[in-house]
Amino acid sequence: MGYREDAKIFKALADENRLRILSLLQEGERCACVLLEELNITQSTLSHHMKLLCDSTLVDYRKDGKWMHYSISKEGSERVKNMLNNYIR
Amino acid sequence: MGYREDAKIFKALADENRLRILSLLQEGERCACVLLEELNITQSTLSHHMKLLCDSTLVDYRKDGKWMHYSISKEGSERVKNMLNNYIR
DNA sequence: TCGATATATTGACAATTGTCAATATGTTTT
DNA sequence: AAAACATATTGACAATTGTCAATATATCGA
Repeated sequence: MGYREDAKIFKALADENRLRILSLLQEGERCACVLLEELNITQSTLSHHMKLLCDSTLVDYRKDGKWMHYSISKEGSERVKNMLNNYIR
Repeated sequence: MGYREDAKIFKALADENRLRILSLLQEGERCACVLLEELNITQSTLSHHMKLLCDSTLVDYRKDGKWMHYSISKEGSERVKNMLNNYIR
């Protein structure tokens, strides 16, 4: 766990639309198409954001046929909280 | 508290050197000149990072003659932790 | 008051990032 | 097999960001 890796994870949180996405996922698992309806962005932009969120381990995905279902990762979010606690005790 | 404002605060955490700075401040208040010795950046770059950290309310400052002393803000860091908990419960 | 020191500001530039349109891939339905 | 649908990828572009050199501001010591 280096500074660069930690910064990468915080970067995932450092965007307005990704915070909106996380808020929507608060209520539970959501399909990409549902997220797309709620946000004022194109499909390719959403896909890009979801990739960043998944790469950061904050979000889990589940493929179901042609649908992608996203949810907040319990494990990943615990990890981020611990990370934050290390920097601002 | 909107998404844009929250993202701005997470942005403050989304940089390798600023995480290094927060780590150094973990041990307690530090003068800018001491931080400068520890980091491989120029003085103007440090000043820029400190401005971002202070603007985000994560870091407090205290001016003492020609020295600036920085420390982690108890109040600000509590606020960020609560923010994070709102997004990844 | 003058020179030295600590920090802030400005301007420039390269790197990164967010966005979209277009296209590709994969899945379901007919 | 073909059409329709959901998502991913690519390429381009504008906006933002991190960095430095140069300069400005403020404070201290002689």
